[in-house]
Amino acid sequence: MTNSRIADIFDEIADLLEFQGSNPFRVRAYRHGARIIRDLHEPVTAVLADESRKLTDLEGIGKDLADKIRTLVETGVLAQHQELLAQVPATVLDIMRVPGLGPKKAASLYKELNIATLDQLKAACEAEQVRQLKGFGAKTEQTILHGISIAAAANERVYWSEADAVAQDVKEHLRSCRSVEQLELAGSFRRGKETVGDLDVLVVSPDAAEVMNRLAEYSELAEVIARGDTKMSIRTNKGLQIDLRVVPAESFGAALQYFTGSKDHNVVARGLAKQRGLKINEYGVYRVDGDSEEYIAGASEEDVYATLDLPCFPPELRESRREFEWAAAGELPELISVDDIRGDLHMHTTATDGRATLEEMVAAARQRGLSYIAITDHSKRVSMARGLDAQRVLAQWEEIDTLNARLKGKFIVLKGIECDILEAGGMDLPDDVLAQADWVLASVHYGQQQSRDQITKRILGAIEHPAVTAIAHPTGRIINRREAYEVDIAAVFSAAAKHGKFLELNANPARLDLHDVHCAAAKSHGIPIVINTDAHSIDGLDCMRYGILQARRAGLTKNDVANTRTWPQLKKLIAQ
DNA sequence: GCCGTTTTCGGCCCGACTGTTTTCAGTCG
Repeated sequence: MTNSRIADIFDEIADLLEFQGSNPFRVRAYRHGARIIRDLHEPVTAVLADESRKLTDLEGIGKDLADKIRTLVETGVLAQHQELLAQVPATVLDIMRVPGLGPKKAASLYKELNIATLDQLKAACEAEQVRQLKGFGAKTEQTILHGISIAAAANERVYWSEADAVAQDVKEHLRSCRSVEQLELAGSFRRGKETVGDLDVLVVSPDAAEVMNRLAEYSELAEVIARGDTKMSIRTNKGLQIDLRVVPAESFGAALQYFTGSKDHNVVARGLAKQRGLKINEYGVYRVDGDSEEYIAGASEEDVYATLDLPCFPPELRESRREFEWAAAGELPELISVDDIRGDLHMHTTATDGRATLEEMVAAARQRGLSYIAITDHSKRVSMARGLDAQRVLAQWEEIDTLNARLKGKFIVLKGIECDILEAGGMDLPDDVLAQADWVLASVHYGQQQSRDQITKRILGAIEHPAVTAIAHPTGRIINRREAYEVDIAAVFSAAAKHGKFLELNANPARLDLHDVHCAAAKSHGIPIVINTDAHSIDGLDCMRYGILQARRAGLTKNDVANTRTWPQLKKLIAQ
């Protein structure tokens, strides 16, 4: 039973309880517990196996949830979960996910009209039955029908990189508005999450109507979802929702803090405020004295956090993971930035499936201010990409030697390879060839459906191989498209730490593999992370910033990332 | 269901917008 599976079950219990109208704080406790378990640095089984530790030491896990986790680990099922599933058809959860419908309305539809599936809901709306219910009307029916039709498209969160393109576009569009004094993107976009559900745009302007009118003219606008005096929501042609808030200047920092979130981070911050007799909302920080409230801060985020004696957390850390603990200890990490990166250790050329030649990649990397790169084309197993066999890779390395001689140390090209870890285990190139490389990435591309045991063994084998320097995209996930393969990641961390091997944070916006929580766990094992673009073209080299965002979310500093070092320093680290 | 410098009960962040209401519940972020 993995952490992720336990978390899924808790989340589902929360959904089902919510549908039944349970105490909302109880629902929240399950959601909170789910997140704590999902974000945990290690498998819960490790905590359970350790006599000296208790699950209840985890904030948000009390006696009840701890018992349930233990039961799940020991038996694989939870009676409460089974009972809830027996009481509530799982398909009604789909109904709760239609925009505009929540647990109360979904329950009403189920109880009054026996609606349990989206198809039934659609039919009932079309038959104008839904409007008969108390609390529903003709408008609601329309909203539901519309919600069902866009549900599929709207449910998928977009890659951060895609959201960024829209964000810059909208920013540009609204900037032309004269009354806009300040403008900032907030939400999960600002926190650098790997996927973004909607964009939150925050504006200071004396004329909210003008700004909203301008947003209504956005060329990509598909529909206006809602519009009030200070808040407006639209949907773009591609289905991305954009929320605009217009606030006064004295509230900008409070609003930015509020709408950047995360929700969990804000709950903690508000709790701390309450302890001090303060109240934080999107308009500012207020001192509460009986019935009177006095504004004491809000123009900047720094001011808001200062009222709690807290530093202005980098947005990427605001997930209510460890940031408050770090701040209390005065140990907030100084996060890595893209300028810290000196080398890129994973990229392809026209020798395999890249679109630029060796020389072109070198020129592009130099232009981007790097001082070294590793050329890591595929090995022969990746036949679709015309992977390199021993002869071809040795020829490429000769070419690199010649190139390095010409570069006279002004820039260094490493002789690398992205060598496949074969389905049966073992490397795709002979040991004597791999031994001649400066940098060997080992990757799983095939046999991703194998058992956890098999895949873990393959990766551990690669880690133990003396020529291998790093494991590339260690879990194989493709965001929104492919789940990570089954791998005992804790075993990978232990082995990498033991053998002094690196783990990659692949900066491709669809991969971002390892993800933030795993990067943080790797750091706690003392494993150096390498952030690589896996570029298949010149433009691909620009993906570095996506990897940096993910690394920042993991709390990584310059020192935690191997390719912030010079090549001679890195070489020493490899030899250790 | 969790938690405790108001500590074993009684809180648990807070406000905008919509649609259905005549004063508010539900949803959302």
